[in-house]
Amino acid sequence: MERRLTARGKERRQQLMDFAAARFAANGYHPTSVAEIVQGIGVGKGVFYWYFDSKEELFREILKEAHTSMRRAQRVSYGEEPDPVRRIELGIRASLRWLDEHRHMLPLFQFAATEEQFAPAMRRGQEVAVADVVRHIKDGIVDGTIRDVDPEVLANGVLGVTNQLSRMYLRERRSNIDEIADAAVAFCLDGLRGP
Amino acid sequence: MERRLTARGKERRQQLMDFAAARFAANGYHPTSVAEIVQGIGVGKGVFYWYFDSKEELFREILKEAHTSMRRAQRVSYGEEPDPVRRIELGIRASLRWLDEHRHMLPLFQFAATEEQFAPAMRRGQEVAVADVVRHIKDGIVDGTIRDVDPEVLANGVLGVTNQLSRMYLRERRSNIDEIADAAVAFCLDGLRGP
DNA sequence: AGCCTTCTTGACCGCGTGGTCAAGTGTTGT
DNA sequence: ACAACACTTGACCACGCGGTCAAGAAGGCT
Repeated sequence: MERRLTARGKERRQQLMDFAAARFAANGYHPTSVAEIVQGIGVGKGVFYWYFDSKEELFREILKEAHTSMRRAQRVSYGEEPDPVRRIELGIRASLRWLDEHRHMLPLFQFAATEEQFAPAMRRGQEVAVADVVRHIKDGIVDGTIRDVDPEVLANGVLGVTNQLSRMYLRERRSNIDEIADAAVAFCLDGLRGP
Repeated sequence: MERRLTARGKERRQQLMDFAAARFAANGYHPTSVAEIVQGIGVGKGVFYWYFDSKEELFREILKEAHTSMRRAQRVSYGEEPDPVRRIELGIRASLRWLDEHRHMLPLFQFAATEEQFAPAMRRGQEVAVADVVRHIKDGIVDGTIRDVDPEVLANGVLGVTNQLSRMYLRERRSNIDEIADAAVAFCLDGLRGP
C-alpha cells in the first residue's frame, strides 16, 4: 500500500491486523469477511481499504509481522552462546515461548501453508528456520557432539518435534510451556531411548 | 446422504471424491467451487447433489476415507511384531509410505485442522494415532527399551518428526521415501546425539 | 412391453462476497 | 482563516457462490 500514516493511522492499522488475525484464527481466513472485520471494530468498510489493498495483502502483512517477531525472539534467545547443542536448545525454547504468547498464529501458519498464494511466503520462512538449525547442527558435527547425518534432515526433525508439541500443548495445556520445552529438548537430543 | 447406489453410481461417487480431492489439494477447499468440480468431470451440477448433501459433506467423506485407509496401512504393517520399538518403526515407515502414495492428502489434512468445522474430525484421527504410539511406548517402558517419560509427549514427538519429514520429502523429493524413513526412525530412537 | 428406480440435466435463485467511490469530517501546519 | 492532508462513511456494484428443482434419460426387473 505505502501511505504516510500518522500515529493514529498506525494504531488503526495495527488494530485491524490484530482483530483480523484473531478472527482468521477462530473462523478461518476465507469464512471471515471484510465486512465482519470492520464491523468488529466498529468502522466503515472504507477504513479497511484505506490501510490495505485487499484482504490478501492484510493476511500477508499479518504473516510477515509474525515471522519477523518470532525470528527476533529466536535470535535474541541464543545471543552469543558458543555451544551449538545449547544454541539449538535455546532456539526450541524461544520458539515454544513465542508460540505460547501468540497462540492464535499457529492455525494461521498451518492454513497459510496450504494455500497456493501464501505457501511461498511460508516456505521462505520455514527455510530460514531450517537454515538456522542446520548451521548449529553442522557446528555440532564438527566438534563431535552431534552425529554425522544429513543436517537438513536432523533440522527438520527438530522443527517437527517443536511444532507438534506446541500444537499438543496449545490444545491440551496440561502442563506449562517450560515442561513441554524440556520434553522437546530431551526428545531432540536423545530420542525415545535416551542417552 | 444414504442412497442405494448401483455399481455405476459408486464409481461416479468415487470419481467426484477423487477429482475434488485433487482440486482441493491444488487450489484450496474454499476457492474450489462445486461448479468447477462438476465441470472438471463433465457432468451437470445435479450429479454432485445426487451423491452428496453439500460440499462440506464431500470433504468430510474424503477425510474419512483417507483416515481409514491410512490406519489400515499402519495396522497391517506391524502385524504381530512383538518388539514395541520395532512396532513404532514399522508404523513410521507405513505412514511415510502411505503419504508418499497419497501425496495430495497432506495439504488437505493440514487445512482441515485449521477450520472449526473439520478440526474435531482431525483431532479424533490424531488421537487415535497418538493412542497407538502411546501403547507401543508404554510396552517399551515396561521392558526397559524406552526411557520412562510421559508417553504422550514422546508419541507426539514421533508423529511430529514423521509429519515434518514427510512434508520435507514431498516438497523436495531429493531422496527416496525409504531413506527418509530411515532418518525418521533414527531420529526418533536416538535423537541428534545418537546412541 | 411396461414400469419403477437410479441417475442426469442446466437454468435458476437468493445471498454474501471483495472491492469502489463520491462525499464528508477531523487534524495539522502556516 | 485557510488550505492541505489524513482519515472515515456506507450505499452501491458486479460477480460467483452453494444449493434447488422440474423435467427427462437410461437401466434393469418382471
